Amino acid sequence: MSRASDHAYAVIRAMILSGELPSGAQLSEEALALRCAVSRTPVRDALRRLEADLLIRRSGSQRSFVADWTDDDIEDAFDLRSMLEAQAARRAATRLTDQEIAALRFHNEAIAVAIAQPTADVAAFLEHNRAFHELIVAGAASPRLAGLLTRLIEQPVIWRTAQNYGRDNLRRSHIEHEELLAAFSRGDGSWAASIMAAHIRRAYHSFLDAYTAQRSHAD
Amino acid sequence: MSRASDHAYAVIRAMILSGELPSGAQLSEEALALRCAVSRTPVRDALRRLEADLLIRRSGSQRSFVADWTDDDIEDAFDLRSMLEAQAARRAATRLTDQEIAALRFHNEAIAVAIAQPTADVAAFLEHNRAFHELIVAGAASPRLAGLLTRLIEQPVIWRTAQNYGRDNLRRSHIEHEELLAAFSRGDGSWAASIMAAHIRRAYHSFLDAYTAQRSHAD
DNA sequence: ACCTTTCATATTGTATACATATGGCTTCGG
DNA sequence: CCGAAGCCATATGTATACAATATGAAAGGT
Repeated sequence: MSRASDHAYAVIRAMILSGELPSGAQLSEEALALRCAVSRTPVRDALRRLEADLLIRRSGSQRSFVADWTDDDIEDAFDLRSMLEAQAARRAATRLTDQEIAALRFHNEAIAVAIAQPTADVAAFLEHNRAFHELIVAGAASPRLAGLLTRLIEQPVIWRTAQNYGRDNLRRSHIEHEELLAAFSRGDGSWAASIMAAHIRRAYHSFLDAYTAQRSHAD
Repeated sequence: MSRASDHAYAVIRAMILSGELPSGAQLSEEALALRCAVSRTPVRDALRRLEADLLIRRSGSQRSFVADWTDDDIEDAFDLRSMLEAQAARRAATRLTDQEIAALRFHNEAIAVAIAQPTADVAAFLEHNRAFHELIVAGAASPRLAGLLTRLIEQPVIWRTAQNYGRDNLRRSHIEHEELLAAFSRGDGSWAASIMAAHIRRAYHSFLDAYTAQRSHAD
């Protein structure tokens, strides 16, 4: 297995998601190799994977840059995610086992606990939210759908902005998840798809609010 | 730019699409390097890209195999393609310029010509059909959507089976393309999306017919 | 006879050295 | 002073050698 390559992938990915490597920054293979304490070969490997993940873009002359997301790009990504996750929910509704639904319920209860903390535990919310959505995608039993979605979900801009979500938004997510659980219990794919589409669309607007607030605050 | 890497990518891809490398075949980096007259380094690069294209899968111990498609995989891929191309058509309907619509018309007329040949010119049909769909995806002006779709369209099984399509199926495609053009002319996204979804679904069943016939013939 | 363990071989992962191309800077000419 | 052209520095592409790891076969024990 690729020890060094995986390490480089994880390190570079974390640097991008955390913002240590800002949007648009040029990446030097050699510098990254030093940073990861490996040679350029596994770094190149990692860069290729990150490019497939859309976290990196390459210029015409093959130089690598951290992907920069315009507002249009973000809307585009949410549009697709809404459509694809709705489809995942539709398929999952008739495929999820009782155990899997119970697991979904567990994560949503953990979300409720995270929200109820005196100062909302956003990290815990995000983690259980991620697990919740991941279980649904897995339950859709479509490897290709899952593959496409993983490229759209974890984007640095979105991830970082999530820290600024207000408690109302978190609570709404929890409620919408409850509705999804109801749809899953009934095995109603259309219902699940509709709720999921709305869920992601609302999340998009929540994101936009937090994002614009964050940007204007930065000025 | 990567001369050797691109060469290796093109050669290996062609070998997979043509069936020279059959489904499930194990790929040796060294053997491919010899075949492409380059070193293993660019071959490894090409394999990573082909893996992202879903043309290659890797076993747990990182060995590469030509992707093998089960019937479920094929249905899964068509499901997704139907949804994504319908979305592309919806977006394209309000974005296509008159010149682009004219270009679409040109390709569909070329398709009509290809079908009208004494022995239907399937190669020409496929080429103009590809161009037709590609223009629509480009017209959708969604880089991410385009990226996701390119991974689903050109699959070896589907490509090879297309040779066996009957003239009726080709004619139906031409007619459905005409309907798409009508929807585009009116800028009616819902119409375009509906037709496109049906178009791909019908193509799926046409594929299934040709595929099962091909398989039973092989027995 | 079958299972387990071990070793040989083949294949992939990593490092380094070298080739090549791009981008920027300097310099020369207008 | 501006623009263009050529050179130099730097980054990426490629080749090769070496290391690590997995696979399969063979041998030995139960």
